[in-house]
Amino acid sequence: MVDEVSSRSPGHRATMKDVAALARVSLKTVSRVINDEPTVHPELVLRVRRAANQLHYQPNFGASALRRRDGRSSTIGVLLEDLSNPFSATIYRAVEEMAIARSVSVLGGSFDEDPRRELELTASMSRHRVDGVIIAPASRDHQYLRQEQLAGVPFVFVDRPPYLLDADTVLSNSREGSAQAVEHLVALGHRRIAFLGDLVTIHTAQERFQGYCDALTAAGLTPVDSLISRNLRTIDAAEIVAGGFLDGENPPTAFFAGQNLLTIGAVRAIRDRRLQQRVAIVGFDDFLLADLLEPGVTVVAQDPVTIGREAAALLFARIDGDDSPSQKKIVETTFITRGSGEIQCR
Amino acid sequence: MVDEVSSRSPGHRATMKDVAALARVSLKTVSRVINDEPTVHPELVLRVRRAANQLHYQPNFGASALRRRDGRSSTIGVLLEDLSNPFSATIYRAVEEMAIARSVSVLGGSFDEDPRRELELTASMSRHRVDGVIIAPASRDHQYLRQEQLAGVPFVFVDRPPYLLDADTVLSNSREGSAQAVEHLVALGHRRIAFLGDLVTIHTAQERFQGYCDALTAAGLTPVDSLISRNLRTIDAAEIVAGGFLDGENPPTAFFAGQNLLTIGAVRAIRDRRLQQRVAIVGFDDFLLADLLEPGVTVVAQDPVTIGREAAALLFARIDGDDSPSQKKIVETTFITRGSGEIQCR
DNA sequence: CTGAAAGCGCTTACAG
DNA sequence: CTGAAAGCGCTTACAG
Repeated sequence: MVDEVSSRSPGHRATMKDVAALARVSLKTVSRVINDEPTVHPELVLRVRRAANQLHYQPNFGASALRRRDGRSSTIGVLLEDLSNPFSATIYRAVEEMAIARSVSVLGGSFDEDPRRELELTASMSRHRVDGVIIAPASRDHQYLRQEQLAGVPFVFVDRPPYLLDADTVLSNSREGSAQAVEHLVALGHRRIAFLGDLVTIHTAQERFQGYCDALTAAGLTPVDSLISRNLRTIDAAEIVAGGFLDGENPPTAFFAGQNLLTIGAVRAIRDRRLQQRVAIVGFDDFLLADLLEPGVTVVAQDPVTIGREAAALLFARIDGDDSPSQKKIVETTFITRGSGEIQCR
Repeated sequence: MVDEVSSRSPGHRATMKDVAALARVSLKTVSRVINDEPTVHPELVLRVRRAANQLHYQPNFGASALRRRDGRSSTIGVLLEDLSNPFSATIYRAVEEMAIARSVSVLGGSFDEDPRRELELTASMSRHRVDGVIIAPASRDHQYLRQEQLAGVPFVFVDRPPYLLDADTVLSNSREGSAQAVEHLVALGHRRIAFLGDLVTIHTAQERFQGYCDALTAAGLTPVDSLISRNLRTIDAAEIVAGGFLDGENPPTAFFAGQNLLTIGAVRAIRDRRLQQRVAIVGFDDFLLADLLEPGVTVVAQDPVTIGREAAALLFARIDGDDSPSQKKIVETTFITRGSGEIQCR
């Protein structure tokens, strides 16, 4: 008889009703046991658990969320620039650790700087009725998320601030970190410091450029267009541009690169020309093996683990009902000297 | 009146019922419009769409999956070793691209080689009623997934095969790739070739060790325990072990490292001793900047993009009803010479 | 082409 | 401590 039940037609999943029938109790009693309500007679608990195991019963999250008062899906969204980029991936993992501790699942997504994809993926999160979203947005207008917020879904912005929307935010200290790096180069006598930056639409790319300008201005220098290249996205693009600068009439004596792929591209260009002991470079964002190159690459390191943890802590506090005013957390950067940034200007 | 509806109490989400009321049609007509059924009068379509927009209506996936015949949740699970590791992250992204093209969301998770976490996360996928799962398992017994398969959930194994379970599998050609690398070292005159490997419980770690042994045996050499270290997981552990080998009585003249963190650790140990032009090394799995080190690091490159794409293609075919016998795909590795593996034995 | 009724798997609200 | 009824938001199955 037992076999008859457990070997039902393939494709069948046991429901609470099936468990109730096998355990000879009511549906509601099964529900109580599955939800660990303490008011069930121990013997019934045992019978229900046995039946549930026998039928390989797994509760249906969707169905329970549907009827539940709080409507919780035990799912959050983590939408970042590109989960295959180590910065995004590290944030994702830090969030995942906190989520798993709460038995919360994570829907992940990558925007690749495409605002349409941001719209698609946030709408998808809405249809999945996630309990909250951590987002590093690609777009520059986030008013469309207001409705979701009103429906009770908290958003925490990481790496980039919300525009035209009030929401919690966790950012690196990009501008000051960049200024510090460029001051360091200035202090070594560099006057012709090139800048390589990511898309100007990206908030952090702007901040890092501003920091670069801040430091030059503070030193009485003027940023010159011929040493500035922005809207770079890839190693190859950075390598070509940096090479162009180095081969030009008045080559830079130092580089500041606003993103790790750009740093790597510039390092390639410098090494191709055997200038690695003559031209200085400091990069924003650390990367694996930066210390094994010769010279080691000096960087402004971000702290994606802390960014992810802070964001998750904010998100779960909101999910738990915290309705205090939105917060803005700044995570400090760390300047790590390894050699490439300590080359003096001849 | 419109405002009265759209400015309902905060926390309220519009339902089909609300849309139907505003558009003055039945619930069923709204359902038809939302699901793009063609048999609705154009004027009603317009009215419904307007009402839906006005109320910021987003369909509830969970509710529709509940009643739907096929029970599709439009969600898949992608459970890998560690999403912050570039190999896993690249597979994840490749799957994500194929998923987004089908408007399917991705629940991501990392096992960190913890079989309990595998159990937790697969159970969680079951409770979310995902349509399918791509998995790089941590455990060595996958019989427990049989019930899910019977319930109609396809599993595709990547990087590691299923044990005691029949399922689609996508693997790198680890054994042959490793053998080729070690043959290459043997051909350069190396006889004392050290092996650094990951946990022996990991299938690929076994395969790579086997490949190492295959090549030695084929050359008439015998693997010697004093040059073999397995169960290594981190850069630091590999560095310490490799350093110990190099400082020992009969140091190796070459290394074969079965994983990229181990390769990096060995490279550190070699460079610390200024032996980078004397001791050869070949690593399994490519890594960013391997070409920028001096010498560049020769590797057996895997192809995680192809692995991810093949796995997703298999999974979606199964979801679409393909019930042919399970498939096993082998993705070829590529031997990339960059210098470190071409150092001859003195 | 449109709609009223039933039901997916579960929790709520209530009665005993 | 236990259970029968109603209902979450949607789709199915059916009637018009």
